[in-house]
Amino acid sequence: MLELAVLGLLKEQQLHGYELKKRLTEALGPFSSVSFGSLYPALNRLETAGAVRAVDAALATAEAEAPRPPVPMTGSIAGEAAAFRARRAAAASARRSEPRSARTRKVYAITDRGQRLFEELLDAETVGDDDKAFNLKLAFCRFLPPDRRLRLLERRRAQLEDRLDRTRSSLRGRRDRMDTYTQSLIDHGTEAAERDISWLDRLIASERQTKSDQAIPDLGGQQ
Amino acid sequence: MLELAVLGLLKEQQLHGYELKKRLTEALGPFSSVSFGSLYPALNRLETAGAVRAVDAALATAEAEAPRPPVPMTGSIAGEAAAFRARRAAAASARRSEPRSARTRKVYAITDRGQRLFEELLDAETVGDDDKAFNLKLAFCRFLPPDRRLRLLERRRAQLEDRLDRTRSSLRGRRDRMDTYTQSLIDHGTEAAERDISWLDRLIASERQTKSDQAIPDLGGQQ
DNA sequence: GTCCCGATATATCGAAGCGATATATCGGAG
DNA sequence: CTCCGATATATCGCTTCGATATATCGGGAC
Repeated sequence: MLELAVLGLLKEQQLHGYELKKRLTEALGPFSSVSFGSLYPALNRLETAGAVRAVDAALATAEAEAPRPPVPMTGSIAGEAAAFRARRAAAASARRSEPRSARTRKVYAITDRGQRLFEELLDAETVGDDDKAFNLKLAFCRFLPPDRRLRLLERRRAQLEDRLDRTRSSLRGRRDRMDTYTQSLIDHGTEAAERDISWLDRLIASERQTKSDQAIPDLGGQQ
Repeated sequence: MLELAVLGLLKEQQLHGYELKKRLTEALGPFSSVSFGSLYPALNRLETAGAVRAVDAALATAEAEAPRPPVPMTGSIAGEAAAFRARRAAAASARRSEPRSARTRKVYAITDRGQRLFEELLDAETVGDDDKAFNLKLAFCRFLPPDRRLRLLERRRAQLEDRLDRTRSSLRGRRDRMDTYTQSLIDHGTEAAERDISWLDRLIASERQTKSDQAIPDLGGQQ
């Protein structure tokens, strides 16, 4: 699921890991944080899968081809390190006016294969049923065609409704056996779910409106 | 964190894994579900740590109080199994009206060490800062002394307030660069957080009220 | 009766995420 | 000049999840 987020952000701009994390925290709110312990492995997975590629931080467009093999942990470290330092120094002199220096950044760009993977993940029904996954998908759903977007919203709505029903039915008669804290917790959760549903209803209505507006653009004119 | 939930439920009643899962889902709502893939390993961890012990399934329901020594897991297996089956058959006939049979259940009971671990986990500040952990702690906070309970609520409130502030500050000027879906997502999230906070405020107020109610009889009476 | 199905029940596997930690560099305060 | 905090990448151990395997029991179909 993290892959979806990374690919979505890289669709718009080449980014390195640290910045990627900041954007993720900002875009999805400080709730549902992402740790480096998941981000960097995810980036490696994506790179291995050929969905993203590392480009030179400074000369991004120029020499993106350099087929550096995965950094060897053994062998001639000195040579690799020297070459790396030389490249970094050259890059630094070419980029003096920029607000922040590159340090030892690894800047990633999305590939064609990554574009395809992104759309696949975004439209997949089977994967990611939890709250976090939905928020993520919603944040990128502008890349979905309208009907798929609507389907995403309605699927989510059905899911919440289902949860609500099961909560209510499992509550039959058991309520008095719960302490006040648990009661309050469940009531608050139920309320939140109901608000979520009506929020989704607004989104769905607005979505249908937009769709019908685009279906008959010539008839009534638009504001 | 799952350990806390298991211990909390076992404090009130001996239970087996499957039932434990049902109770968890019911108590915390269908949100924040618990899978068997985490539950059974957690039970094994707790058993290894000596926080819970497996008791005889048939005797557990039939004669819950029987201070029989912990069920020996070693020794003459065949004899044990035969004895088990005999006891289970006897228990079944004694319990015919009950909805479900014992099958091959492993019923767990909390130990003294488990009681201590429970209180430790429940009162720990360092562990479990996420939403799920708070819900869990709240569901069992009746086992906390009033001041600790208040501390839990206020810590949570501060945490939410902090998240809200960071969201707002990171939103300065960036709002127009977000698409409508992300905007709606963030607005909805912010609203939900605000409702959470006022819910907590109500809980905190009620908590203080209860505390001062109990403080008055203390003054004139026992100490 | 028996045969099969669905609910009950325990268990394990691989993948993925998190929090902590290690390491290193850069910019700026003192 | 030196130390500190922000930037930046990476890995480790642990927990959790979802999927899957396996088996038993109760009950309905036939």
